[in-house]
Amino acid sequence: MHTGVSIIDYNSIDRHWQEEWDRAKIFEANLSDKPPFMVTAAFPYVNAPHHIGHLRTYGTADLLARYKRMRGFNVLFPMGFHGTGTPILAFAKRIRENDAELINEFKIFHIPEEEIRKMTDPEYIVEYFAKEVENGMRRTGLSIDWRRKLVSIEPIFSKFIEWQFKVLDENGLLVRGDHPVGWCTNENNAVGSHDTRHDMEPEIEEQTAIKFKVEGEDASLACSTYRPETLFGVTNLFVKDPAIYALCTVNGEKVYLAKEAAKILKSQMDLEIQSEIPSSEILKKRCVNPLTGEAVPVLPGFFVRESMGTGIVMSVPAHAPFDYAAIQRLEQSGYPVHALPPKKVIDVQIGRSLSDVSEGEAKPSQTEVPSLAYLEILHTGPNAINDMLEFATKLQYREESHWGKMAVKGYEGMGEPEARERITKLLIDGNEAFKIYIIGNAPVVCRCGTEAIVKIIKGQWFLNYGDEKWKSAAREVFAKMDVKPDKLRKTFEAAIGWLNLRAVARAQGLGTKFPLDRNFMIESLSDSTIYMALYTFIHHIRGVDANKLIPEFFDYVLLGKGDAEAVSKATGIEYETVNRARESFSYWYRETSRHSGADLVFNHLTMYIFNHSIIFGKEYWPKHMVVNGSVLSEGEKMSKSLGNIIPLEEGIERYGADPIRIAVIAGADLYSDSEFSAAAVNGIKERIEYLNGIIDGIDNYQTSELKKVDYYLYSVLNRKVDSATRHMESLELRDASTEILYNSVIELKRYFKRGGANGIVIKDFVQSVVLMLQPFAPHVAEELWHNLGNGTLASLERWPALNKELIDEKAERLDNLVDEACEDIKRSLSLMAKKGNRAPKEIRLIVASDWKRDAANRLAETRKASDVIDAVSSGNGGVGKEKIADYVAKIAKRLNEVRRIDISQEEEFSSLKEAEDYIAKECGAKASVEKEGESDSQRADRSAPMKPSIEIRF
RNA sequence: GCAGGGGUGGCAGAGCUUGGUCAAAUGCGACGGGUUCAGGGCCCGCUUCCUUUAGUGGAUUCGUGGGUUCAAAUCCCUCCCCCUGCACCA
Repeated sequence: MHTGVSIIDYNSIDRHWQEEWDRAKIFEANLSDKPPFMVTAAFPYVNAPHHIGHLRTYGTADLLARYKRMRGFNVLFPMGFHGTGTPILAFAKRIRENDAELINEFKIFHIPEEEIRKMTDPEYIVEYFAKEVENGMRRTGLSIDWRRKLVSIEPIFSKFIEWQFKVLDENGLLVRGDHPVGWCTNENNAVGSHDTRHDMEPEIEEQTAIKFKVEGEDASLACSTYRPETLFGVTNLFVKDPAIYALCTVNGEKVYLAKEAAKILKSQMDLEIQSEIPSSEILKKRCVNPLTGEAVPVLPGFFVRESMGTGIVMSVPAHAPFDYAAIQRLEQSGYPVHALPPKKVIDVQIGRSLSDVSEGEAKPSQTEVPSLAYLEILHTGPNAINDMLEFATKLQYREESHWGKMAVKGYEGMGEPEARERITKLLIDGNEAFKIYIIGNAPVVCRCGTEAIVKIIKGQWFLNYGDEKWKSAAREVFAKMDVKPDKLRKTFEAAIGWLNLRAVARAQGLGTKFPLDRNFMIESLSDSTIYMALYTFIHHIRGVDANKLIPEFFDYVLLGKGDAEAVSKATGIEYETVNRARESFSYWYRETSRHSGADLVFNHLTMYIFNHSIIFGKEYWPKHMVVNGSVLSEGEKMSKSLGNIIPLEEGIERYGADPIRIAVIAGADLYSDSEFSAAAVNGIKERIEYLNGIIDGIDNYQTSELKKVDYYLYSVLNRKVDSATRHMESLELRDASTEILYNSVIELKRYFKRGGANGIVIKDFVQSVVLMLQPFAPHVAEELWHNLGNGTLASLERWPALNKELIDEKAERLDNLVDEACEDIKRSLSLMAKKGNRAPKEIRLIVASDWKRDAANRLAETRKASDVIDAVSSGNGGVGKEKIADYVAKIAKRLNEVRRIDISQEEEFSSLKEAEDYIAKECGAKASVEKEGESDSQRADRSAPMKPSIEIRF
């Protein structure tokens, strides 16, 4: 008998089969007559070894590669490493500075100290981690053709990227312009999130600075605001007091700003500080609203910040709780305010998004001063704490911009966003205002300790993804692409529409020099949009001097321009090599599938589509794209700082490569995050080991004539093949693995419980399961395949074919009948037990007569009870008409539930009869089956087709 | 704010494209029982409420509030809430 479970030494079978694969070179893909299928995954950035989360993308890609191989494709799965950009440089610098935090992080991965010491050299970092990552991938059993390995900082790669940028430039897609960036004035460098403390991304927001002419002076106060449309409601201006302000020249005009603000804005515009002036002087001025012509006073505002915007704000008490509160507080303190009265400029139903307001429980007592009304419905007032005012501000802002209508002449009824746009344009065109940028999530602090500001970079190089021709080409590529999951289509369409200018040149970083200005480097996402094409032939040009890789070479290989002989002459590269490169590219690039994690949708993947659309011919456009979710550990994303990382190699050693593969790749739907847990891995191992146990003991089963259970198992097997294949085709990997691993084990157990024991049937079943398991668990599959007596490699076998003939719906229904009968018996028993009945002595099942089936079938067709009664009684001499009428009347009550039944009494009977022992065991009493018409049971009449009557004796 | 995704039973998570067979798959957890020492494992049952002296019948459920329909978790509209991205960062 089978043992059910046996222990597998995963690490040793992993090693063994990896060696076998290497020896047989089965993943080295060469041109052939078979249809090509090329799978690429976003190459990893090599600044650390991988953890099990990285396996999600690479494992999913590998799974597809392995599956497609089994489906008869010639599959190429290459891999490379990304080292471009600044992080690795920054890394080397931190190592040089002996950064304790960083060195601590490395301890998670057990990196030897002497290696860390060598990492002051950025190129060594790339070399070291590329090796580490490759090693991890090999140990995971990824079916990669390692001959094609490349690194993004090697000369061949750079030559290729230079060619790419030449093509982009020829298409007019490289443009220059000004661009705001987060900036550190101390290091004189742009700051991204990895340059800041707590990895904060500087969020750059646009504000409008509106000029209020000072009465009696040739100068203005510049107020910064997000809401120029509220200009109609300005009652005064606010400045910080005490504070230092400054008279500046901005583009030749005199403008007052807070001194701190002026220092920051210097990096955005032509601005000079002329003289300093205390806030007390500013407070004496009166200024003119450029839109209404009204003169308003300047007041001290408790909430004004000198470094935010211009350090001066306009006061709109009707629409800004802070402004209203500030004025109230000034009045309370006896300050001579003299501001204009609050003026409502936007109408909205106050508090409509709050439930207690919309239900009428809290209504403001007035609506003429909306900001006060907002404070009121929040049960507070002008003296509220700042957090409360902040909350009221957000609520009011949201409701007004969402539903508000302008209540000002010329703009009546207009929505706020539209009014804002128009008024802003009006002001800027009339030189009454100018744009400024601020850090929205300030303070963002650079690692050096300086607070970041916004700087406008002049003459920056951009890749113009906003170009309409380019966009429509990208849309065309995308329209023809197959995307998984399909629900991402809209997201991609949005991303294609949204992508605009992208700065491509950087002052520093590893990688390729920017061809149009060699003082700059190509930015690191822009150099990895079409590199997959390089995999198709890079192993053919490995020995070639990179300097020979002039544009003519790539023009020919990738675009088919010119001919091999001429190119060979022009480049000095051997004719054979040129030729082979072109052949390889044009073979492999016909059918490609691109894989990455969900985080790359809005940048890499979309740029990938764009770049392919403009550079390659239609036949080489990408065909498939697959986006996967990530892996969570204890509900959290894995991160070094959280310390919840499981390094890949450590995980493999602990759990074995295959259980981890299944847990990570098939633990959730393709696009959902999967939760990694030891419990899940154990569940997987249990099933694997159950299958292993069956195979170990398979010789104990004799081969004999097929019984009902056997037909049933064949039927179920083919159903599994069918649905597993469907799931694999649409990469519903969780469903596929459930079907293959979990459900097959359930079916096997059920088979044995029913008394199934036919050796050949079991073997057929298990063989198919093992093959379908191969893409998920290749090492285990090889081992089990081998243990089943096969001399071939499972990795090279064909995916099990569906044999539709063996799907026997009737067999399955008859089998289910047994389970349903048991369920009914048990339900009755438990109900009886509640009433105090003892254990049952005997269970009798009575199978309904054929005339009942006849009646049901007729009723299903004609739907007329009286006709059915006549027809059935005339054809069934032995049964009384009254009995028939009773039965028909009963089922006719639920006419629309009546279905055709094509299973006879005899079939139903023999199926149950064969399962008598099983039923007895399940229900805990002797069980017998008899036929209605031959039974003397009182309850025989109650039997219905597929629902035998049950009589229980106690 | 803009864009995309999402809100389902104790939790996780299907189903919603093609309305009914959905009180809602599956897994986990909890509870009860068995497996005749405990624990684990395994097996069985149960896990909205009521009802049923035998396998039953009914009510109320799928973020909120409306609507369409003989019929809605599933279609339409509204609002609320959550997640992700928003660019020079790989």
